[in-house]
Amino acid sequence: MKTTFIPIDYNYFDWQGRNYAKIIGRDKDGKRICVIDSCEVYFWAILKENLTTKEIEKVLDKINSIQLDVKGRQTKVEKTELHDKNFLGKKVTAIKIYATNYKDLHDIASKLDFPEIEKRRGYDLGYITHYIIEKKLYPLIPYEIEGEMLNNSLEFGGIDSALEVDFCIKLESKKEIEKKFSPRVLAYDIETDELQLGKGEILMISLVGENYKKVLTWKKSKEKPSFIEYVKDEEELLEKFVKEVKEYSPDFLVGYFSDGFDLPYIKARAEKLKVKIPLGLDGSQPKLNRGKELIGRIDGIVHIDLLKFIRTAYAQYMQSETLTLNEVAKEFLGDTKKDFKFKHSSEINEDEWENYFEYNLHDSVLTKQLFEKFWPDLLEFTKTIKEPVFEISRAGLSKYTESYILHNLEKYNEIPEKKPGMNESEERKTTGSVKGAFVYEPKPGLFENIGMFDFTSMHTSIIITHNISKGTLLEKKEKDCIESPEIEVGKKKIKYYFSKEKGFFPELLKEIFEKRKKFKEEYKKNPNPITKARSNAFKVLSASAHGYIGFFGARYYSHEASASILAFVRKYNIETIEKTQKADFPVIYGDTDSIAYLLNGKTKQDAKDFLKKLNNELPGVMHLELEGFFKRGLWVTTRGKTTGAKKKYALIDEEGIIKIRGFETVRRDWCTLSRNLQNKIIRQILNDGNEKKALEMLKEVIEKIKNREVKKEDLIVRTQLKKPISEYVAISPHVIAAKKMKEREIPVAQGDLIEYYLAETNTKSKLVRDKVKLPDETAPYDITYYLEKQILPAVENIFQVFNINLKDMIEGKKQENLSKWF
DNA sequence: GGATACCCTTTACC
DNA sequence: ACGGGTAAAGGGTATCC
Repeated sequence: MKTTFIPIDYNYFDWQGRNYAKIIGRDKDGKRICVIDSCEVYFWAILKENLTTKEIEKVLDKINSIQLDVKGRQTKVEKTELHDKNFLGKKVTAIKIYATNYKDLHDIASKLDFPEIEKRRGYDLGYITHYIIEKKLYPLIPYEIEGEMLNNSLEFGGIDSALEVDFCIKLESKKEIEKKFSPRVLAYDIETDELQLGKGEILMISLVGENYKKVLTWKKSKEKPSFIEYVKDEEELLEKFVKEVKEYSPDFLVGYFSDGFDLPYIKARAEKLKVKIPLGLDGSQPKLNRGKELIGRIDGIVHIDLLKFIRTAYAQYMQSETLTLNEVAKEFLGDTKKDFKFKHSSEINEDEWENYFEYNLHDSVLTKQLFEKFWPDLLEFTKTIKEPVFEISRAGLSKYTESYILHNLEKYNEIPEKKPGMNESEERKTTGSVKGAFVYEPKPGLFENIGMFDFTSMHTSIIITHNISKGTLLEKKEKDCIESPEIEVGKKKIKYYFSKEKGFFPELLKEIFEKRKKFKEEYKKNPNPITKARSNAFKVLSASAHGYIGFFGARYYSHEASASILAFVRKYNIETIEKTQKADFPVIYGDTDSIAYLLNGKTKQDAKDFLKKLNNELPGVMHLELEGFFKRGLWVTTRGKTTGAKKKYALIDEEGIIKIRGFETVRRDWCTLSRNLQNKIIRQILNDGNEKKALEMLKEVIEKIKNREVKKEDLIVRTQLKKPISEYVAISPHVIAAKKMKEREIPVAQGDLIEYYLAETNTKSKLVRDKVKLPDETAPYDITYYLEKQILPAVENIFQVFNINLKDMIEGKKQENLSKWF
């Protein structure tokens, strides 16, 4: 039969010793289809150089006769072939070794300890990745497929009758087509009495789909809202949840932090109550993978934890300071969670339940809307990287880069490099870090008429221009090669050398780089969520390449390549600074790939002409661009010193748009009071060009603090608990706050933002941690602490730029009339 | 017991 | 375990006299 097909969820099963891909998707009418397909499984044995034909034949014979008994299963090498391949850009002769089952590849590979074999590769991709590479049936790409329909067939052990799908098809052929795909999405959220997984009862579960809103609960409210469906008890709640999900039949079941909370909680309660929750299309229970973090999987339905995708693909470009549903919804939807003050269910009055239900429902509404917002991105990342959407939604940046490489190796006839083993990973970590970029020490002051240049995708352009990678690295200098700038290693200065023959990694990156440019243009011409998402996918991939090379877990890791890239980064930045200085544009700051300078009486056109000149002198794809012109800019000293502070500055452009970097106002671990004051002061100074009005603002705030007129909310300090309480060597204020929370049985976990304020104490202790109070405590705030440790440090080096010494003022040394402030 | 250097920790920039 | 190094800064801790 013939039909259309969008592959969504990928899994595999074994039947009669072989692997079969089981791909769940939809046809054009929304019918749920399972496609079954297989591919040949194999790996590579790379031969040593200069073997004779006879020697090679001998090896082939030895390999062909390999038989294994793996955990009671008999298996053997099915066949072998000799191929001319590339490995890390070098021509090699390799044996393609076919096996019956993918799981056997590793065992067969470990039998190949023959002296003629140099390396064994390609047995560690995972069956699904291997299948997608082999058969090119890509996730979320529409196809027209042909195949044999399985109808109560005994083939594959009767899989078609066991699966809850409309058709089961054994794939014979496929062809890409144009077809828009709108997935069926169901968002869910649970409310419980305890936060610890499975400890308390599940009170309600909300479900939100298209024209579908429900809250399932066994708790009765005074009024029954229309979206409520009552069940008898928690057992029935779980059963009803399964029933509702099955009836809605979603492609994506979406939660927010649902890998870490909702799904494992549901599973834990189901186990405790001995209720079956066969959510999987094959009737299986949700599975939890326990790595560093929990991952929840449901057979045939893609379980998405939106938090994870947002964290990888978007967090670095977001304004939100935390990735809570509330804050992320505020940023992307302009909506927030409903107000509801948590209480144990035993303390909730009959008339409060309705609010709780609405709160629960709205969380799913927000989750559903966020999914829709990020769907174009999830779609484009998946189509670009070619891994199943389940993996894409949870992977990190290194996995994105690596998967993109693996799915593109064929063009270069490349055999994949292997993942590092435990020993190799450890070794890479101990090799130590490489020297990073250069930061120019700024001159503190308020400057006028500033220009800024920066390199476009600097690290990426360097890799492409200088052909840097693991594969192109030479053992020693050759007569016509690329030399890195000098790199200091201890007291010695060394250089690394790279081949001029184009490497597949830099070439592949060039392709990403060019597509990034193309899709950025496309987005500018035709701005919509899809063009934006496509542009963003390539932006992220392009920007991650260097980080990938330096990441210890990467297949294509190279310490030397990473060190060389950074040596070039330093060289280009320093050279640009020198040239700019020489052209009489005094440089005031520069960090990694950027440079800020004074126009110094010259025109913007002069600066643009100079930029053109700089670009003409740059090799390859290296390119400097104009970041912008600014009316004024502020740089301050480091605390207590006269040197300019790096990574801290504020700029105002001609339209009055202000850009603030690094100052306390952008740091979430300072209290709102000082953040807001510093923000206002910086804005005032950038607008006015002097400090007069700003000083008045400071004075007002100081008065407010002294008169205890500041709201507690503005005095709260928020610091993240980055590890378990017991692991802290230094017991800082936020650790004390976390301990206090624990004592009072307020839930506190690694990763939480701990909130506290500093209060006056009777003790003589000078330790700040002894002043720590939780937000709901009533002790009056410590005026001196907030003046001297929050307000003063946030503003004093700003006023220092105008030669106003706030400390002198406080102590009444210079201006008697101002000493009364403190 | 107070000053100070250093370490630990968090958060930012690019 | 799942991108990197550079930097500012506060507060605790160790060490000195």
